[in-house]
Amino acid sequence: MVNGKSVLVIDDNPAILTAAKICLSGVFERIVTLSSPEKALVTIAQEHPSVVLLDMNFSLGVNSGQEGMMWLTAIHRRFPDTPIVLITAYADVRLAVRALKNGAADFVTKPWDNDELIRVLKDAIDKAGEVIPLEQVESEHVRKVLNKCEGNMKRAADLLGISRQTLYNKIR
Amino acid sequence: MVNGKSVLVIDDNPAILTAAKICLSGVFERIVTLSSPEKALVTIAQEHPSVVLLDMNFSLGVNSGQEGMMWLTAIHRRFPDTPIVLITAYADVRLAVRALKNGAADFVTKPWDNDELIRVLKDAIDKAGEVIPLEQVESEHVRKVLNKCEGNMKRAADLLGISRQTLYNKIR
DNA sequence: ACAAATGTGTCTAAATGTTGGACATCATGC
DNA sequence: GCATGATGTCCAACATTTAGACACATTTGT
Repeated sequence: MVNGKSVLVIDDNPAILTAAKICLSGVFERIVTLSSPEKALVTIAQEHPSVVLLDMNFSLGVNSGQEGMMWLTAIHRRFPDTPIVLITAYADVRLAVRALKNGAADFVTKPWDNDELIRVLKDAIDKAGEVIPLEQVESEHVRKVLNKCEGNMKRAADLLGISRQTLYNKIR
Repeated sequence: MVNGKSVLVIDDNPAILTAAKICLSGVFERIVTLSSPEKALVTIAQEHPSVVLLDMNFSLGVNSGQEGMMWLTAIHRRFPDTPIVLITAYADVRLAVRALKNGAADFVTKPWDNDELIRVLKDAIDKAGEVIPLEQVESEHVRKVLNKCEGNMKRAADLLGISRQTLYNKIR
């Protein structure tokens, strides 16, 4: 319990689900498991897990991670605010990079270290829970674009879609 | 030439630098190389490369990638708008994930595929060059926070730091 | 080196957006 | 069913944003 957070674990290996349950019980208030990602979308809609732990390989013998990547994309498209941590037995840098670029919150390899897994899941939840004031998002973006324009305010204002004077005011 | 873009390659292995030069000539207008990252910051300040290709392992015998990670952080902190692509001989998922979280644009492993490396560098440049209008950044963030509040406009407005009515207007 | 083009800082006045406050109306839970 | 909190709507004060104008740098092309 401890924190009122829940986790959805999706893996086709029952032993992994059991191990995950043991590892994560006491840390999360609710642990939901699925042995196949088919019902992932409906389950997430029902359970609203704080984080999803998704295995990448389901079809036995297929270890390209294609299927996990597809599910990652599908879930992330439907629930962009739910962090998804991927897990795979086949450590593949290419795959990990692609996963992160496709919206995965993190990527861990089997066999996992329990403490690390817990830390990663907690981090993912924390990061997803952060809320940034609108003004901060605005000024950060303004500064970024201004940088890219090497200080040229006219061009920066143009790219930002605001008037030159407004940009001038925003940076006081 | 072709595109007016430049690349800075940092690797302590001269053979790699030569190979990179050959691979990338004809694609980039200027290819600058460094055999050690010590001068990376000054070189970037002078040359303003479109992208940096940074090796992760410099101290011979040390292959943890710690040094590359430190340089990644240092460069990214000083030039947050310059995309940095990491390259390493020791495929390590953990390291790749950490690198991406520390601001790396991409992560490739040696030996590289020339076409893939070119594609990755181009992608990194393209992505870094994108400029998003301020209004779009604003509305995307508003929708995200609104989602997290499950549609509760009062709380969302509060978290965003704007008045309820303003939020109401923004989503018309 | 000059002229042309472009960017800067500053100012207006009008249009538009933001604010807290107020109010009746719905949901919700207890 | 009553209390709490959210919604949709209005208002009038206040603030921001805007296009336009202008003198003055700074950059660019030749």
